[in-house]
Amino acid sequence: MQPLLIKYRTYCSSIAISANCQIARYVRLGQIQDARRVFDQVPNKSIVSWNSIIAGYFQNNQPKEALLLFDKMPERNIVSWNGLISGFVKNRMVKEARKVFDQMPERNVVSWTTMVRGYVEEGLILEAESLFWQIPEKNVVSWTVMLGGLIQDGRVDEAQKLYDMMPVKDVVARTNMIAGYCQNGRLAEARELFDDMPRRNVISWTTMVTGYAQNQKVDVARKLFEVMPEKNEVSWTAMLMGYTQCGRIEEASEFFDVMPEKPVIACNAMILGFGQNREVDKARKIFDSMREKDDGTWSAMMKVYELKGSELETLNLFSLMQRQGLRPNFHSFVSVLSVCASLANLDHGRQVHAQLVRSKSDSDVYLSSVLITMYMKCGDLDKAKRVFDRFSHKDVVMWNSMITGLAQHGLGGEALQIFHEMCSLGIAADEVTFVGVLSACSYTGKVKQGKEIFESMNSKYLVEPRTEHYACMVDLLGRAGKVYEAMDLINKMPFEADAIIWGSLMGACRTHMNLDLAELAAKKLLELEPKNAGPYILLSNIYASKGRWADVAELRKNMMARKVSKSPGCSWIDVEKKVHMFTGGESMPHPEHSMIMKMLERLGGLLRESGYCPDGSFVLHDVDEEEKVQSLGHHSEKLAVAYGLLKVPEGMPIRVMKNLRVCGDCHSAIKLIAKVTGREIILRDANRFHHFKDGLCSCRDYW
DNA sequence: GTAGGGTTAG
Repeated sequence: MQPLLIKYRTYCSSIAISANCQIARYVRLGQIQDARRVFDQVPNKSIVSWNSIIAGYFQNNQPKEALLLFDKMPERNIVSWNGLISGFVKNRMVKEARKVFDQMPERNVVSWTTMVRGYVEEGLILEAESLFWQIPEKNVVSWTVMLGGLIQDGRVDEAQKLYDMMPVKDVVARTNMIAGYCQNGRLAEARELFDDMPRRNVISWTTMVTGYAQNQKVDVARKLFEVMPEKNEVSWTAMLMGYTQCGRIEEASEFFDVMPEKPVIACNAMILGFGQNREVDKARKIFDSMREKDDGTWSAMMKVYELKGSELETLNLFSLMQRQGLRPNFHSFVSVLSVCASLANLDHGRQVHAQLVRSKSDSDVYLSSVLITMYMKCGDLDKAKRVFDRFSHKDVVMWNSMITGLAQHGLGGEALQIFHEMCSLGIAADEVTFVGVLSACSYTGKVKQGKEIFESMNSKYLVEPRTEHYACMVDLLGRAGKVYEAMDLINKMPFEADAIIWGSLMGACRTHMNLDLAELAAKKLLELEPKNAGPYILLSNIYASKGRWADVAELRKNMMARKVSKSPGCSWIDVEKKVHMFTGGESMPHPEHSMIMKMLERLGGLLRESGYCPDGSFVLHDVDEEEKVQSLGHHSEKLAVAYGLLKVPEGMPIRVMKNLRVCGDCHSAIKLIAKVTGREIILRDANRFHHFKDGLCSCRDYW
C-alpha cells in the first residue's frame, strides 16, 4: 500500500475516533441533541458511532428512538446487542431486554450478566437465579451481580453461601458482602470481612463507615472515617448523613461546614436535617447558596416549610420551581398535597391532581393515598372515593386513608364497612387502620363496636394496641358520657397516659359536667403541659363555680409566672382563590371588617328571632358574663362564616377551616345560620368535618 | 471511542 494512502486512512479513522469521543462526551453530559448532531455529520459512521448514539438515547430515556436507530444499523456486533439489552434494562423494560437476549445471534458472559442484572433490578429474583445458574462461563462480575441480588432481597444467609462458593473474590465482591451484613445489622461480621480484605479502596471504606452510621454507631463511624486513607465526596456525605439520620443536627452542621466539597446530595441532606430541628433560616441559607439544585433540593426545602407549618411558603416554592421549568418529583408532590390538605385548599389541590395526571404519577399508590387524604381534608368526599375506586390493587396505606377520611366526616358506618371489606380481601390491618376505625366509632358514638374491635385487636388482627389506641378508647368512652369507665381504662393501660389522653378525658368531663374527674384530669395535664392554657381555664372555672377564690388567685399567679397563653383560635376561608384569615381577638382586622360586622349584627337579629341564646359556658376566657357574650360574637369561625355569606355565590357551599376544635356555642349558632340563610356550611375543625344544613349538623351534635 | 458488578437521600 502506498504510504500516502495509509496516512490518509489513519487520518480518516482518527477523525472518526475523535467524532466518537465527542458523541460519548455529549452523552455523558446528557446533551443528546448535540451528540446526535455530531453523529449525523460523521461521514463514515463506524459501529462504535452507532453504539454510542444508541446508548445515548437509552440514557436519556428515549428507548424508542434508540431502537429505531438500532434497526437502521448497517451492521452490528455483540457490543451493539449487549448495549440494546442494557438499554432496555436501564429503562425498566426487562421483557424487551429478554426478547433481545433470546433473539441475538451470539451471547457472551456480558449478555448473560446484563440480563441477570435486569431481573435483579425488577426484583424478579427467581428469574435472575435461574438464569444465573445457566451461565456457561461465569466470571467474578456475574457472581457479584447475583450476590447483590440476594442481598437486595434480604437473603443474607444465602448471599453468604454464594459468596463462599465464589471462585474469585475481588474488592467489589467483598464490598458487596460487607454492605449486605451492614444492612442487616450484622456489623461484627462485616467488620471481620473488612479487616480481612487484602486490598481496600475508598468505596469499601465508605461502605463500612456507612454501615456503622446507619446502625446508630455514629461515633464509631467517625473514628473509622478519620483514619480512612482516602476520602471522596461520597464518604463525606455518608458521614454527614449518619449525623442527620440520628438527629444529631448540631454535629452534622459542624461537619457540613468543614466539608471540602459540598455536593448537592449533602446540601439536601443538611437542609432536611435543619428541617428536623425546625431551623428554617439555616436551611434556607444553604438553599439560597446552592448554585446547582436538583429536584431533591426543592423538595427538601418544601418539606422544611411543611414541617415548620409554613404552608404558604411550601406552595410558593412549589410554583417557583415550576416557573423555573423544573418538574416536581415524588416528594414535592407529597409535600404540596399535604399542605393543600392542611390548608384545605381544594382549588390548589385539584390543580396538583391535574399535574399528577399529566406527569403520569397518578397511578402511584402512595401518592394517590396522599391525594385521597387531601380530598378528604378539603371536604370533597366524592373525589376521594373516585381516586380510591380507580385502584384494583390497594395497599394498606390507601385503605387507611379512606377509613380515616370517612371517620373525619363522621361517616362511622361507612368507615367500618370499608374496614371489613379490607379485611375480607386479606389485607392485614396495621396500627394506623385501628386509629381510623376506633376514631370512627368514637365520632359516631358506636361504643359497643368500638369496644369489640379494641378488645380483638391483639387476638384477631395481631396488632398490639398502643397509646394512640387507648387514647381513641378514652375519647370514645368519654364522649359517650362513660367518664368513669374511661378513667378505669387509663388506670389499667400498660403505658403512662399522655397529654392527649388526659386532655380528652378533661374535655369529656367538661361536657358531661363531672367536676371531680375534670379537676384530676386538668391537674395531670398541667404536669405534662405546663404551658397549655386549657387546664388552667377549666380549673379556674371549676374553682370559681365552687367559690374557691383563693385557688382561683393561686392559679392566676401560676399562669402569669409560666407565661401561659391560650393558643389563638384562627379560621380561614377560600374566596376567589385567596385565603382569608380570621383570628378571634384583637389582632389585625380584615380589610372588610366593617361589612363583616354588619353581617354579624344582621345574623344576630335573625338568630335572636329564632330563639337563639348565646351559651357563655363555652368561653375559655374568665371574664364576666357581658364580655363573654361579646367575645363569642367575635370567634374566628363566626367571622369566617359571615365573610363566606357575603362573598360565596348563592348555591355554593361555604367552606370554613379552623385550627382548633369548633366552639360549642359557635356550633349551635352556625346550625341556625345555615337554617335562616338556607346555605350549606362546611366547617373543618382540628378533628373533623361539620356539614351544616337546614339547622342540623352531620356530627349530630356528637363531637 | 461503544456492552456487565460495589459507596451518599427523602
